This record gives sequence, C-alpha cells and structure tokens, in this order.
Amino acid sequence: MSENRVLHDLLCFDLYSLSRLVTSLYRPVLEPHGVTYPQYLVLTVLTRLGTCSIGDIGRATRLDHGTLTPLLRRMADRGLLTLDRSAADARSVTVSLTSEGEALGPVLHEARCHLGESLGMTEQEVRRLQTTLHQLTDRLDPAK
Amino acid sequence: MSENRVLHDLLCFDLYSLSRLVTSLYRPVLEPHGVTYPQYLVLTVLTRLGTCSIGDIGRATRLDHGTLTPLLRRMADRGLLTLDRSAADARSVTVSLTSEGEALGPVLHEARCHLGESLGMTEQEVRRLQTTLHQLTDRLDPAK
DNA sequence: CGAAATTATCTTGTGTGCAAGATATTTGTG
DNA sequence: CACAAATATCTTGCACACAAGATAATTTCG
Repeated sequence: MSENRVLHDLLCFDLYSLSRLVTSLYRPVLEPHGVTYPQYLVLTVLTRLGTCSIGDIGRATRLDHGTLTPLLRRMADRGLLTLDRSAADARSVTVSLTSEGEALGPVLHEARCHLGESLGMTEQEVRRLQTTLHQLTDRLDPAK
Repeated sequence: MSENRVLHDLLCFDLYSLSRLVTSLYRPVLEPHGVTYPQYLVLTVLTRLGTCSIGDIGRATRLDHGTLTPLLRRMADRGLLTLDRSAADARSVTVSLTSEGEALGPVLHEARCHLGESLGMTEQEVRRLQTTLHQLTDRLDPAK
C-alpha cells in the first residue's frame, strides 16, 4: 500500500517532511556529542559570528527568544558556552563559546559533510535548489 | 546588520527555516478554527483516505505514534474525529471524521489557496521544486 | 495447538517552537 | 532631567517531535 504518497502534492508537506527527514540524518552524528540539531545551528552561528548576543542568534536562526532561552541554558549547563550580562548594556546577554564548545568544530564539519554526501546532487543542483528556497523565503517572510 | 544571512549557505537550514515560515503562514487561517498545522495534515489525510487507522495516518504524515496519540486525542476531544478500537483487529484504532470535522473541508481548501497565492510562482515552477524535493526525500529516506 | 515473533498502539521523558504577557534597561523627547 | 517609547530578555502555557520501553493482540511456525 502506498498511503505514504497521500500528501505529496502539497508543497508545504514536502518541505515539512523533508526538513524533518534531514534533521533526523544529523541526529546520529550529533547525538553522541550531546548536541541537537537546533543546538548545532547555534554552534555554527557562534563559530561564524564569534561572541554575540541572544538577539543576534535569534536573527541568524530565526528562532524565538522563548525557544532560545532554555536551549542556551541547556548548552551552558553542558559547558558548551557561557551566558553573561553585557557590561555595556545590562539588557543584553553575551553568548560565548567555551573551549569545549570550540572543540566541536570538527563535529560540525563532519555533520555537514555527512549530509552532503547523502544528497546525491551536484554542487550546481544544490545551489539551484538553494536559490529557489531563498527566493521563497524572502517573498514569504513578513519581517523582511 | 544582516546576521540573518549567517546560515543561508546550509541547505539544511534553508529547508528548516522555510518549513517553519510556511507553517507560520497557515496559522492565521487555521487558528480561528482551533486547528494546528499538523492537525491540518491529519484532516487532509482523513478527507482523502476516509476512515483509516492511526498507522495509516502515521505513514501518510510520516509522524510518530508518540506524536499522533496525543494529537489525535486533542482532535477527538474537540469533536473533529472519533477514535474506536477496530472490531476486526483489536490492536488497531479506527479514526473517522465527524460531521464537524468534515465541515472544515472549505477551511482546508482556503488554507491551501492562501499559501498558493503568496508563493508568487507559476504552476510549473512549483512542480519543478516539488520534483526536486521528492527526489531528495526518496534518496534520503532510510525507510524506503 | 502453543510459544515466539510481529504488529499496533500507548507511555514517559527530553527538547524544541511559538504566542502572549512580564520585567528590566536604555533611548529619545521636550 | 523626567518620562514615555523602544529594546532585550524571561516566563508561562500549549502543542508538537521523537527515542525508548511497555502493553496487548495477532500471526507464524514447529
């Protein structure tokens, strides 16, 4: 029986379904290090931006404060990063990678390669898909 | 500052981000009727398949039993569907739309059109994107 | 037929996501 | 300089997602 095709004419479901599938492919690489997929995104942001605020991470990941607050606290408890009130602006919280967090760099790279190999697409095909997704994101995002 | 582009070279993030964005566009249409996006998918499956089992809905939506059990219970409490042990196989639970659930048909249609109009893509462009997403889904899905 | 394997669902526990309201700090204005 | 508006984060509440283990019914096979 192929009731697993019932919804595949809905673009929204294709995105929703593939996104969850891709997340699940990251899990076996990240879980041994006690890191989840959204936490992987946060680590990547911190690696690229360096020390920054919670707000910066929210803009980069498009995640809500209500999502990030407990997520960052768990990562801090695990020793991957530190959370400190900014001296310059006491409203803002400064997020910094610890050496333990920085040590995960190779894991981030491995996770990314692991997926890249599974895709079975050429660089060019990937880029074309990304262009399409970016166009849609820009067009649909009300906050832009 | 455009730290909102920090992660946009990651295909996984493009999918993750756009999927959440699309879900958020369904919300204003569905919420007035007390329905969430995953519940919208379940209603669509039931409309198309008719009465079926929880397992059938899981295969169609690719959602886990641990997700579906409480989700379906909430929908049953709300009067949108009924859950009954199958007479033929007492392990199986039969899910059926109530008349109240069926009455949401136009809402499902409206939600879908609402997104379609926002896309700003031709039918052909949408179909090409879906073809790409289906290929990726089939290639990456270990359970296929 | 009866025990083992399979199937379908349920339960528990952890971690997101997001809306809405609360708190604290800083900035802009007169 | 007081004070309203804006900014940054926190808290609460609800609804997913999924892994892992438990339960119950059905099939399969010797």
